[in-house]
This record gives sequence, C-alpha cells and structure tokens, in this order.
Amino acid sequence: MIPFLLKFHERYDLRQTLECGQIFRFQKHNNDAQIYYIPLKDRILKIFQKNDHILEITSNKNQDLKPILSTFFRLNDDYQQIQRRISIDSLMGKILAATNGLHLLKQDVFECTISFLLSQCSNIPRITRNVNNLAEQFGTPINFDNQQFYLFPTREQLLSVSEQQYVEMGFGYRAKYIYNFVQNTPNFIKKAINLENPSKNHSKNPSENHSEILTGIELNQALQNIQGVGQKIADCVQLFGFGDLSYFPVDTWMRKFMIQHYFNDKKASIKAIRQKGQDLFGKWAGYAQEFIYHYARSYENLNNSKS
DNA sequence: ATCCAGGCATGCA
DNA sequence: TGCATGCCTGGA
Repeated sequence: MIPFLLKFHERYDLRQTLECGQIFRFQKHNNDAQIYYIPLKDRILKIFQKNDHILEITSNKNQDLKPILSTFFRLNDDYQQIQRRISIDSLMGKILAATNGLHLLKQDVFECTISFLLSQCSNIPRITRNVNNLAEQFGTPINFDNQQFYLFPTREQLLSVSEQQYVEMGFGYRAKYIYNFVQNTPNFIKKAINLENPSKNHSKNPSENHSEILTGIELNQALQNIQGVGQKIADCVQLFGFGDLSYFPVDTWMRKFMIQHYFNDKKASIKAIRQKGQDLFGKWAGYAQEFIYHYARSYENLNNSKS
C-alpha cells in the first residue's frame, strides 16, 4: 500500500499533537515510537512521523482519504503566522519554543461531544478508558495491520444503548448526559455529522434541513443547551470539533496558569479568564490555549504535586 | 480514610 | 449575576 504523504512547511510534532490532551483515542505502535494509530470516523489511520515535516499515512480505506486528512490535520492553518501572533511576551515565546510542532486537530463532532461530556470531573486515563470501552462494546471492529481496532460508534449504533448500560460502564452521573445526547441529538449536530460524512446519508430527511449552520456565539449557546454541556465543554467542542480557533476553554489547569501569570486578582473568575484569553490571542486563542495547556501540564509546577 | 478531580445543574441571595 | 452544594466513580 502506498503511503499518503503530508508535508508541512513548519515543524510537525505528532507525539505532542496527540498527547497534549486534545484527543483521547489514539494508540502507540508496539515497538516504534514514531508510529501511531488513530480511528477516524469510518477508518483507521496509521501515521508515521518520517521527519520534522513529513507524516506518512496509510489506512484500511483510501476513499476520500485526501480531503479527510486535509480537514483532520488542518492543513490550511498558517502555523507560522499563528505562532507569531501568539508570541506576545517572553513567557509565551518560551511556551511556543517548548511546544513547537504541536498542531490542533479537527475531530469528529459526535465523538468529540461525547468525549468531553465524559471529561467533567474526570482525568485523561479515565476518559480514555471510557471512550475506548464505548468503541469496543458498540463500535465497528476493523482489522488492520494485523491488529484489531474499533471505530467510535455512530449515533445509530448507540441508539439502543440504555442509560443503565452507561452507568455499568462507570460513567457515573455523566451516563444520563450521554444517553440524552444520543437520544435527542440536536439538529445542528446531526447536520454537522452529515456534512462531515458525505458518503453516508444520501437519504436526506427534509425535517432536518430547516436548521441553519450555526457559528460563533449562536453555536456556543446551542451547545450549552445540551444537558451536561456548560461553558467549558461547549468551548472544547467548538474548538476541537467544529474547528473554531477563537475559543479558549478554561479548565482548572488553564485557570491556575492564567491567574499565576496574567492576573493580579488571584480569585479571577473563569469568565474573566476566558475573556482575557480571547483579548490576548484573538482569533487564534484556541491554539494559544492548547500550547499553554500542554506546557503547563508538562513543564510547570502549578502548585500541583504532579511531576 | 477522606478528599477532590479536564464541570454542570440547581437553588438561593 | 454570583456563589454554594450535590453528583458517580476512582485514584491519591
């Protein structure tokens, strides 16, 4: 199979990109640190970091691979310009140097929403376990590269799953959020899913075509109308799922970092911190957030005894 | 053993 | 509007 080459003008660091916390479902190759597998929508990607600028990608399915990869890897982002804009002071310069090569990914909206619904009051290992359990129990198995993988379940595959089953999977009080989201998926989400999977859904349901494609504040409000989605999760889905780079999700890590470095008021509210992020970094606040988040977790001891 | 975690919904001032 | 509290589970 001929690998598909993705060439980046600036540096691309696959490991940082996948391990920075923006995405939960990826898998390291057993004995090659340069290779990762990612289940993406209807296929499995095998990604090899050939050098600082080239990714080699093979998949079990090559149909529409080019546009799918272009979207997922955000090939149209001007990384250099983004870095320049975010480099507002020496601290950010230091962070940009440390995270150079970390890129955002544009994830599947359905999977992204469920993943972040599961994220509240949890931690990355547990969230990863939860989403992998969902895939293994309800997703389509794919044999690829002599290994068994599982696609993230489609909405249709989850429709028959009960709230109790989610509870038994250890989702806790998040079970009802997932159940409700699957059963009552808002039209703007369905629309996003259909647009992202053009090969499916040839049969259009006319009743679902009234809704406009939401953007900006309207999209953020619509996301927060989903049970279990507040400001933070809405921002994550808007950034990672819908690809709106101007959003700046503030979780406890971001809060600690921002207060330490950019606030005199040590009790600054989430709302104020979120606003500050957008004021400082403008339309690329989302990239800034991810650089900071990864840096803060990896290199800075924010009064939290983790290494 | 408590305590709190990549928040949210609810109730109360 | 802003703040306190409970929520499932599980790891420290």
